[in-house]
Amino acid sequence: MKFTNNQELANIFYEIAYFLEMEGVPFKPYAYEKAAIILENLEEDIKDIYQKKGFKGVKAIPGIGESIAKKIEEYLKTGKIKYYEEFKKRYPVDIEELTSVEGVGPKMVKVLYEKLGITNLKELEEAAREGKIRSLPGFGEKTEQNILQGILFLKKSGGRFLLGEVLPLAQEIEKRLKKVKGVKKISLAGSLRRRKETIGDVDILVVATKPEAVMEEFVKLPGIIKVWGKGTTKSSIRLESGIDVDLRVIPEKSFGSALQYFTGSKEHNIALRKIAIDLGLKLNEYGIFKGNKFVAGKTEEEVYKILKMQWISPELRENRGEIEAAQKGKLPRIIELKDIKGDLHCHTRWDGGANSIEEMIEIAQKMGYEYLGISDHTKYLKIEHGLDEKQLAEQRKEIDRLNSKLQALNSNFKILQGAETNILKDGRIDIKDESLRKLDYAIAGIHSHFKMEKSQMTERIIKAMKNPYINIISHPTGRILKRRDEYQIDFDKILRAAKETGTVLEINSYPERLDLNDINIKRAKEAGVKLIIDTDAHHKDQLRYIEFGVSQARRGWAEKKDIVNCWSLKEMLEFFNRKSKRS
DNA sequence: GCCGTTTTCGGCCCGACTGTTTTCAGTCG
Repeated sequence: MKFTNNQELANIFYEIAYFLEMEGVPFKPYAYEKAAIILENLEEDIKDIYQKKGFKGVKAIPGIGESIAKKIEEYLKTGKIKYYEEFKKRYPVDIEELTSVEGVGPKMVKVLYEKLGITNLKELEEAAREGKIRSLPGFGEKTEQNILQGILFLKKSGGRFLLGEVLPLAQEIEKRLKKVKGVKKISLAGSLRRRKETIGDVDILVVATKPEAVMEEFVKLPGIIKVWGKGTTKSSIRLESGIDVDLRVIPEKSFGSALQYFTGSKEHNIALRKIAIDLGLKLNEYGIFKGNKFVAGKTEEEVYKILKMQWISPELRENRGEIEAAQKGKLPRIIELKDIKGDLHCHTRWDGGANSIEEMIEIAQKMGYEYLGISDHTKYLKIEHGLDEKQLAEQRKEIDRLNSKLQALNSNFKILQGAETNILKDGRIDIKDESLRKLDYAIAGIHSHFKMEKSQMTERIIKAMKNPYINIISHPTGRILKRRDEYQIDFDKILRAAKETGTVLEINSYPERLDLNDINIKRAKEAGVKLIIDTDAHHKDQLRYIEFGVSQARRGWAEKKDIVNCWSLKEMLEFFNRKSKRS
């Protein structure tokens, strides 16, 4: 959950940075961009800081100095920043939109506006189609074509793809290339290796004795619609789904530094390079150098070691404090897939899902789980065939029967009965307490009235959390990636209520959801709120989605103690029971 | 515009590629 003031100010400063770049002003853009990033990640509302500690308090934030602090003050007092407004008057362009086109940067935007009056994507496309761009100074026919292609790509994909759709494709490519003779090492890199929720393109690095053979295999992969280029060190293709894949062949002695470099994030790399400089070294994709002398680069581990810090998991590399933690040797022991002992959010044929309970538990057992919780929709969701109190009681009988069967087979596997109930508009639950009480646990989620006003929506969820039988809030912010924003909630209030009531917040692993997201996970952890990683599977194969939730939890610095389904079943159920007993 | 166990002034992350040029600016990751 973001603070509105912080985010709006961040957006303004990002834009100022663009404007300054347009005018070719050196260094200032960097300062504004940095201030924007700091504001975005601030744990406190800038308005509160200003009200409590005044101008000095704002200026005391590292990265914010005299001049930017004044602009923040001006914004908080008047809602505007004159300096920014003047830029906007001079260049009334949608710079964010225009620069999202691959190959278009601030300098081009300036020329396009001044010579052709282009202010947005639509006008850019028209001008390119009419062949007006090729004759501009510094532009040519090729640039015009690239702009058109860039726009096409943007329209089709929004520029980014879901982790859940890209990862399997990339892993398949990795598997195929691994088999090519002479391939000694191979790794995914980029945002995919960091397991970001959305991916721009795929980077793969290899060490190979015969680079030509790998490249040959690469550009002949099934499902390729375009080969952008094929060389001995780099080749680039586009797959049917629209995603681009780059393959780079790296010298063995540079593999570690190349992997580090191409994994990013950019912010993380910038910070590392500064540290290298402070140590009298230089870091780039070929290695660590002292003067011209190669010091190291074969493995990532040695790169981090020479920079005097712990090796950092790719998921943490966002420059959100991981470098400082690694320098102190205090990185968290983030969870791993194998720590997950079971899944409490899945749907079965009872509510119109694809598979029976038996089919679901078969997969769960194969995955090495100790238990599976069945949580079908309840009655308010009629289109989802939600269960009523009577049907829940019937389902209990089937689950009891299946559990006895498992016991007879000497299995330790347990099926739990839950339900994904609905939080009604007024915060009540659509299932009666006496039925909820008979379940092993209960989930509650928002599935209607998404557009309520912020304080009302917050109260609605808090009221649900106060129900003694509701243990988990599913997909707490409601966002659907690339389709729907989160609902308006006061996340801090939600966190406080979750902590007070002993309610667990879900990390929903469904690729379109990943809700809570990485940043909210970190905030929940810091607030001492317990979390659970669930899949929301509507089909047995979707139980495998759990790895995406685990990735986000890792990105949110979550440790075993934070995630209830990393605990023993007994501990988890005791935690749930404490809540109902307390009331 | 920001910052300081070298500094209140003089630095600020780095290299490759592309397309436009005749030596380089702009963009990207």
